[in-house]
Amino acid sequence: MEVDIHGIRAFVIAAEELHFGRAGERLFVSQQALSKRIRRLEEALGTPMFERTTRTVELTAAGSRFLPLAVEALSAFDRAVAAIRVSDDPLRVDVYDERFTPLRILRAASDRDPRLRVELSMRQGLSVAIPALRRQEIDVAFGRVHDLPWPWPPELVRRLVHVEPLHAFIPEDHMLAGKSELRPADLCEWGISLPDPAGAAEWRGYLRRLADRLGVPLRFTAPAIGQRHLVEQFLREKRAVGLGEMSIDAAGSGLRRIPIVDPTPLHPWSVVWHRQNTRPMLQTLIRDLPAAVLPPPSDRRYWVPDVDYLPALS
Amino acid sequence: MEVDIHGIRAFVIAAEELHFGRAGERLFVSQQALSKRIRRLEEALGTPMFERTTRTVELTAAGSRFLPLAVEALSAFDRAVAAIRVSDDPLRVDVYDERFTPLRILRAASDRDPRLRVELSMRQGLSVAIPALRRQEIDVAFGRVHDLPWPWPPELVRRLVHVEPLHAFIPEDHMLAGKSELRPADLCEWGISLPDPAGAAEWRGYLRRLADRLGVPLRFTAPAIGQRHLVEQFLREKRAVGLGEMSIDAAGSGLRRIPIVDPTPLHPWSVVWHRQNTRPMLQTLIRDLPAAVLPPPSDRRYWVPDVDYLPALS
DNA sequence: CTGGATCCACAACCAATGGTTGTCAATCCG
DNA sequence: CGGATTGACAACCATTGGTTGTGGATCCAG
Repeated sequence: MEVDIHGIRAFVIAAEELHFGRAGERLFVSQQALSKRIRRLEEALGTPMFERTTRTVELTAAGSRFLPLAVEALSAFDRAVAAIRVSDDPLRVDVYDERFTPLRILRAASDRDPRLRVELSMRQGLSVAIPALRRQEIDVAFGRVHDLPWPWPPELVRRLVHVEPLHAFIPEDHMLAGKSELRPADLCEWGISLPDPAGAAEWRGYLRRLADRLGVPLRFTAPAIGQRHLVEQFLREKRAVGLGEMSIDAAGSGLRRIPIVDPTPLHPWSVVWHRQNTRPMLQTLIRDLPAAVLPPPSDRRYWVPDVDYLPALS
Repeated sequence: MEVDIHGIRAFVIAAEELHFGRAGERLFVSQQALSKRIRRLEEALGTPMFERTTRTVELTAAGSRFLPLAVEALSAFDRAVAAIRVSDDPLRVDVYDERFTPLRILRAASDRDPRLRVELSMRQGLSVAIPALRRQEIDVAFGRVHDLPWPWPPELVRRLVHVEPLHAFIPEDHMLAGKSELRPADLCEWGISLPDPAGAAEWRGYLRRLADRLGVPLRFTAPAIGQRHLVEQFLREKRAVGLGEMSIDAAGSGLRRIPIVDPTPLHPWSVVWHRQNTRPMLQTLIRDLPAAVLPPPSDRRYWVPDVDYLPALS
């Protein structure tokens, strides 16, 4: 019964999250495994670190005393390891496209850990990136993990890391441009127009389900490459509304970005990697990425495709 | 395949010893287990830490770079753990008697680790201390592990930590006092006189074997309590020579301390503890104690009882 | 009040881990 | 040359640390 660094890492993450399930997700183990780890640490140290109820987790006084020391020990440990592993090749990361969340996620991770070195690709679709992942030609990809053209490959692992609301993008001279928010009823007459997802079956599937849910006609235009191209296509629209993430830079372009509400469509972003890829830098990255949760299906303010609530298999 | 603190500790100790067998002893595992641990660490880090031949172990360049970082990580880890474990009760240590090595060993350990807190007892014999060890009334004892009144108890663990030469102690007006060293032939006419070992069967056994080896008569006087008492008894001797460790303070007492050579008698000191005693402070102490080795039996300069070369069982 | 959702922990299970013993190959030295 | 030394391979197996299934306590909306 000895204290080990895994126990300390589990403690630090659980202390951040104050929720064993989410801490377990961040470490890619079940809540029960996380609970056992913390229990083992507590027994090795001889004193409880957390007080738990069935619903809440709080640090004990000893836990609060231990936390800064534990963080320092973890930091020294990771520093020592990283100093030797520093010669790792860059992580090969597919970030989908610059219009979407993955690039922001990666930038945030890089800000948090300057040792992270990456080599980017933008395949514009998880369905397109997965064959490369399976062949271990890339280390990481991001995307929506349902509505793929095939069953989920068993050698791949994924974790939900972000849930992103979609906004409407409308030319300033459009009839809807004066609204501060849009509802499905506002969109019925005008429809939705987007660049064709090409090989990104999961994005096409998402949009189809969204159009069904909103009862709005959906039309695909020519595929767009990059943000500027997308903005140009949205500006060319006379009727249909464009959709995209908040991070699309519309300022000064003649486009208005308007939130969609009741429901706000949410796009789930998961990180995906190969089960056998044991590169330390990869492990560090995925451990660092935050856990995300989908809103309860009962929450009418948001919409997520039903299929996205299904667990492992699709 | 992940780096862990056990691997780092193994690395640091192996880097100190540059000998896998001795490093393994310090960690209470076999040489093979130590070798595996280092190998696992090297695989996790992706580069060798040591270059080995069948006879030598040397740090690689990466190993040398890693060592200070590893020491720092270990130190931060141990600090974090010790800060929480600081409320441990003192270790209950039997140090035999103040005339002998164990007290010095313990003082050195305490100098190296100021967090070590101990409660001393002096039972003047391992044979006397072992029942208390078996009942876990004390945490640690020191002594010679052979010639006990019973077979070695399987619930106890021991490790050789020191090999101490014995010296002759002679009144300044004794015929032998002018000699700079003594040989067995010098002692035959005078004999050896010591306080009766009372319950310390292992010390009695050692002395009997020594007297046989040297061909010298052995006589026991009344038991002595402490150093001053022992010095007084040695001074009262008209003929026989006293024996003891170098640390016996004879300065200004009228006693001369003279080395015995060809052979120098060596007394082996082992640390002994209970297998089921998992107190972290105990683990820290025994991990900190140095490994010792007996000289090869072929080395005629020294004498150790033959039985002391036997492994686990006696 | 009831039923469903949430969240930590217990229990059973089992693959993986990390140790042991036995043995071997390379090397050194008397 | 033979014996001693020392790290590593191989076989074995007890222990470890994860998983899944389940349960109890609690919360909250209907």
